[in-house]
Amino acid sequence: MTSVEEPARPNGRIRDAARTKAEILDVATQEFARAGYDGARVDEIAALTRTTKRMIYYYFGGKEQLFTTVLERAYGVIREAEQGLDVEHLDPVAAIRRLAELTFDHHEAHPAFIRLVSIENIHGAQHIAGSEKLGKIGSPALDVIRRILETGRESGLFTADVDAVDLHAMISSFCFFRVANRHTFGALFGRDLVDPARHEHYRSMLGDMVIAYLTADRAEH
Amino acid sequence: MTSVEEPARPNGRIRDAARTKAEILDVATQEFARAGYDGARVDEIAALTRTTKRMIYYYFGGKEQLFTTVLERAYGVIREAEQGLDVEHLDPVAAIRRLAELTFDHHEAHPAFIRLVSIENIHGAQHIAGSEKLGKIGSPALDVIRRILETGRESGLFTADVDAVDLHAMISSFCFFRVANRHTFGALFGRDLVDPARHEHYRSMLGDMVIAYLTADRAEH
DNA sequence: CTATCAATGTACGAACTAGTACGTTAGCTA
DNA sequence: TAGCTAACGTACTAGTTCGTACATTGATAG
Repeated sequence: MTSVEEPARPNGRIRDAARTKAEILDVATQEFARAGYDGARVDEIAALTRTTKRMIYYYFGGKEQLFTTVLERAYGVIREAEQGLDVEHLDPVAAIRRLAELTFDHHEAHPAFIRLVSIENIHGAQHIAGSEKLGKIGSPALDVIRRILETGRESGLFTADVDAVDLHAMISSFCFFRVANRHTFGALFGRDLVDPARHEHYRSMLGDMVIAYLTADRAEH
Repeated sequence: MTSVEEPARPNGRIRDAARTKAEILDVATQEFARAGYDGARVDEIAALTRTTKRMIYYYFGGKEQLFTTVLERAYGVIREAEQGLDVEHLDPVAAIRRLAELTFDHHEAHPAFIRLVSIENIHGAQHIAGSEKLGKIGSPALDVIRRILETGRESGLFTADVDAVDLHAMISSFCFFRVANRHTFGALFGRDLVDPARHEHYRSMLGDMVIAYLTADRAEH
């Protein structure tokens, strides 16, 4: 997410639209994730930037459009990560477990993104709805899941009657909750869901859960 | 959550501290859930009340304390519901499924509560941390889960090595995500997770998932 | 070398928003 | 029925916050 690094241009170039825009987006991402849409302050974003508030309005139009752009970029990052998904060479069980683990890792690695999604839901996904880039784009992961499910069912390994979207929801649920609700959960139950010591525990718990669900003996219960 | 109903007092009594406080809390709950902590407006809460802003400060001290009180009351509602949990007469498998279903139903029935929890997490659970009533109160459901898990393991039905807190997290994840993220999920994947037509589907999906996880044949994979 | 425009900075304003000072009254009690 | 106090209302303020009018400058084309 930190797309702005120092100069890279030894000559003291001062005007650089791309860098200014990227820096605003980086700072805005952190500020919106930190405080929510209404809690975020345009002046604060500007202050944490090497440019001024004027530039935010010059490039993005306003607070609302800035937030939308922040969201678009954040979703772009997962899409990219999902593009690089390479699990279909594995057998269906291993492939699903690997996919779940990658989803797990990605959620843990991008808490700011998780917060942005929470915030966007508080506002009824109105920014996604108003964005051309984000309307019903689906997700590359869905296609991967679809194909694995098909293979798994053909081979008789998978007995569950789910489609890719619902399985994606199931996997995301666990990953999302753990990161998004860690504060209230920790405060109420005294357990830190993102404690590094429990990292592997939860990672395999997710895989076990999904595999158990997909391969369960349906006749039994 | 609507604890304020009309008069109930035929004599035109105007001053009623309890009713005024309850009405403020009802309205505040909706307003905070609607717009988030910073998005909520004290003036708006007052306007939707039969009293004035002065009373909010008179009874609650300020916006922050009002939000804390709203949270305390909201958590009180689930605790009460969980007190009434009566599933231990069932066999372990049926008991866990029933518990999952009740959790599922409760989440669906209280979307405002879910939103408040999301909002509180955005703010690092600072209000829960600062509340005497909410610090590490745990949950009645946890004790129930603990006992069912024990019975299930003794009988050999449950093979999974989980404790009650983690199982509670697993169940809550699914229920919470479905309600909290329905807007972004719907906008991105075109599927409404709270569509009444899919209600039963997701309800049994949750039960299947939890039972499959708990009873999976651990030797196999 | 200079004209031009994208890029940038400064300073300000209008509207909003949490919170409060001060005054009033209902209803209970002695 | 007089008096007291919890309960309530009005009007205001100090500070904040998004947004903009206006001025300026760096870099590039010709």
